[in-house]
Amino acid sequence: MKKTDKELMTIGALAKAAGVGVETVRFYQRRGLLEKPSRTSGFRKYSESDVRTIKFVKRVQGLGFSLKDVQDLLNLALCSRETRPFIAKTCHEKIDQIEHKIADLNRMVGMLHEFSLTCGSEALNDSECRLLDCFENNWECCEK
Amino acid sequence: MKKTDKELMTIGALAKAAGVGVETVRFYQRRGLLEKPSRTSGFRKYSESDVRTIKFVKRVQGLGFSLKDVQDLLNLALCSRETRPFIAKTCHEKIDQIEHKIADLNRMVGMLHEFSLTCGSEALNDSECRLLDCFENNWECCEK
DNA sequence: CTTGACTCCGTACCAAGGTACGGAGTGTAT
DNA sequence: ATACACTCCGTACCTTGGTACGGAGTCAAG
Repeated sequence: MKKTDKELMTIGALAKAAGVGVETVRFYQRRGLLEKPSRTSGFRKYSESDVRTIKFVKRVQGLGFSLKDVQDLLNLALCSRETRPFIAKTCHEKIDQIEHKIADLNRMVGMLHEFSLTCGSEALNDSECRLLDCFENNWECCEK
Repeated sequence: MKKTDKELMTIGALAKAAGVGVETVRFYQRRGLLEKPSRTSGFRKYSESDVRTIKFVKRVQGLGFSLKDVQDLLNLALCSRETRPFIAKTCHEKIDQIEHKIADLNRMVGMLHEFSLTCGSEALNDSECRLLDCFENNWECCEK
């Protein structure tokens, strides 16, 4: 494999570098998550920044966001004087969304902690301790 | 509708109370998330605890867990002397998993904050500010 | 004792997010 | 110059988590 063209790589190399399959890269391109790459005689050519993009997608997705959400985030790309207000809005919406999720997850952890304590207590002999009861106590309060 | 049998309800009432569709209830039963209900002449009969279970499922799912994960949690139900070690283990695994996710989400929020600050700065005139660069700076360090 | 709302069941379908297939072209190492 | 790995493209298929369909049975009120 030659290494001309400022370190551009083929789709296979990109996929490997980013830890996904070749088909996934093509799929992301179709979905518009990855912009159309330059081509040398038909073959797609990618750079390091594409690796970063894919890793970003995977990461955000792993946090429970859809590809649509990821796209929103990626569209925060350019920030000029005109687009700034819109970007700030989107940005703060996402922050709220995420903070909400964090709060929920923290309650979840609290619940599991309490559950494992109650369950682990020696005082408790073969009695039942339903996780759902802990859920009731810790969570019902924050129902939206 | 009669209200005998200790306030047992039909599938429709359950679905409504839990805020899901009737078909979803049947689906959860097939998946084993909801235990098989008693029946009066063919019709499923549910109690309040089934409402709680479904709400729990929806909640946990909303935090980005799969139905399989939810099932793990529901299986933490009974805690007797024999099953305690296994339960404690599962419990702490879930806690780790969730705390990991929380850490990631916090990084995400930090990133968005920084991004919106950089972008909002008056010093920055129509210059580019890529979210992915913020991602690079804030996140790469914690790559697993 | 009929009517309308509800339930039964299996099966089919849906959307998201990929994953695989297959026949043709390319590129490079020997 | 031939082999072999890699790429191209469209299309088909897969899993998860539901939704919808449709013909038959049931319940409770008028």
